[in-house]
Amino acid sequence: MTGNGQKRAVGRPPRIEKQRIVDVARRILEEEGVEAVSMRRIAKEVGATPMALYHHVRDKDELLMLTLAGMASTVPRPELPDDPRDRIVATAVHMHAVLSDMIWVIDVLSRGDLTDKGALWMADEIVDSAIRCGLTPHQAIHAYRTIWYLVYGALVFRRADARRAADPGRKPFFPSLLTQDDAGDLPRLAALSEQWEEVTAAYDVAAQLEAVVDGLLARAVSPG
Amino acid sequence: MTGNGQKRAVGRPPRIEKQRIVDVARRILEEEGVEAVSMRRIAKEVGATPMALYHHVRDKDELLMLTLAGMASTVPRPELPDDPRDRIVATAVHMHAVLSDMIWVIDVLSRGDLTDKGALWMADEIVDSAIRCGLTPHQAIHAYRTIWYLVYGALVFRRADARRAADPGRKPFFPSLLTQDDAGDLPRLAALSEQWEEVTAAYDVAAQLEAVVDGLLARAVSPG
DNA sequence: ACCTGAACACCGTTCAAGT
DNA sequence: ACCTGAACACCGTTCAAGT
Repeated sequence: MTGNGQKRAVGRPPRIEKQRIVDVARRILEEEGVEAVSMRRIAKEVGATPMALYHHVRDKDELLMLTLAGMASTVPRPELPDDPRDRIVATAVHMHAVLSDMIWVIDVLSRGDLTDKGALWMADEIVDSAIRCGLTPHQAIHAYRTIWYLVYGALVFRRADARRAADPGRKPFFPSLLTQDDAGDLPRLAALSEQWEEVTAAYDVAAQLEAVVDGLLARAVSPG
Repeated sequence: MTGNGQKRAVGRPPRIEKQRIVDVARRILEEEGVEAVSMRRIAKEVGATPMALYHHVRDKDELLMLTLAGMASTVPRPELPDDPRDRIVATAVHMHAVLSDMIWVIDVLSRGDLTDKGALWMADEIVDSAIRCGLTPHQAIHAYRTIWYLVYGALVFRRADARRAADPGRKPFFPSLLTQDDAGDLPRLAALSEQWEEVTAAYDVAAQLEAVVDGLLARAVSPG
């Protein structure tokens, strides 16, 4: 009819919009997490039967992937330092900070692929800056992945720690269950068990990224 | 009756053993992954009703945690180099290699806490060696976490890549969907898009860990 | 083309009852 | 103490039919 310039308007006009389905899925992800998302729940909230969704998406996995699209553009792109080493660190810290505020994204990412073009500038910045620091393109790509793994792991376990802290029913296995018998096998952990929780709570991603990036850049043929 | 020295044998004797429940759960995890594990499936395989399991474990989450117990002892503890820096790297590489062969463990770990005392020697070795390299205990614990995050992230995304490669139906978003239009915004990624998959497939965790560990140890007050 | 309705083959967990 | 049976409130997805 009106025509959106992409599709011919033949047959029955859609009663539910694909974008509306994705928006509802994302809202549930944001508010209640990935475990609360179901095809039936989404269908109910958009006012359709569960099977109506399958006309717009292949399956639940594809729908989850679609929720990532456009998320990067909801956050302003930060000013970055000119120095390439600092630029890598700042970009990685930004990645961590942004995902920290939309933690459901990591659950969707772990199920599949990145589907938001708007997030790729961060990979581009890190790879580009690493090459300008003297890494080969090969090394730069590997460095980018290492940085991403660290950011991702830090987010996963920060949330795991937070969940444990929120649920007093389940005490942490370590260091709680460390007995005197273990002091012989695990001398350092036994000695540090008192401080363990306090120290891990003080984990500083930015400081760690600085150290890691310096280590990765030290592999450059012509450093600095 | 015979008495195991831990519990008084009062009331009805158990018909299903807790250890048998955990063993069946672990077998399903190993063979079919965490998504295939259900209370009903386990109950069927041990020859009981679903609700019988709840007499031995609090819920599904606790049962999953129990599957981790004893896993570390199935792998021989490796000989480690004496040099503390090399010792950290070797321990981390060992962690990655071991978990690579029991990849279901990372799915269980991400849901909760470590519950296998036999795995703690690796944390002890890394923290101890880091302190012997001149880090403060505080820094050493942070370094351990950074190393663990890297190992974990590498495992998560190596499997994600493998799954994508196994499923030709879903093409990877990047670099496939990178068009000529993106070359302006993402110059490095556009230039490297041809090599991207080949290079990421060649990701070498050991080499990355060496660089990362060197970066972390460079924070020591009295290096080396 | 788009959507419904019924059905299939599942879930985790509570509750009351049996031995 | 240990286990069963029935029930509650859910899942993702296929298939045939309606408009």
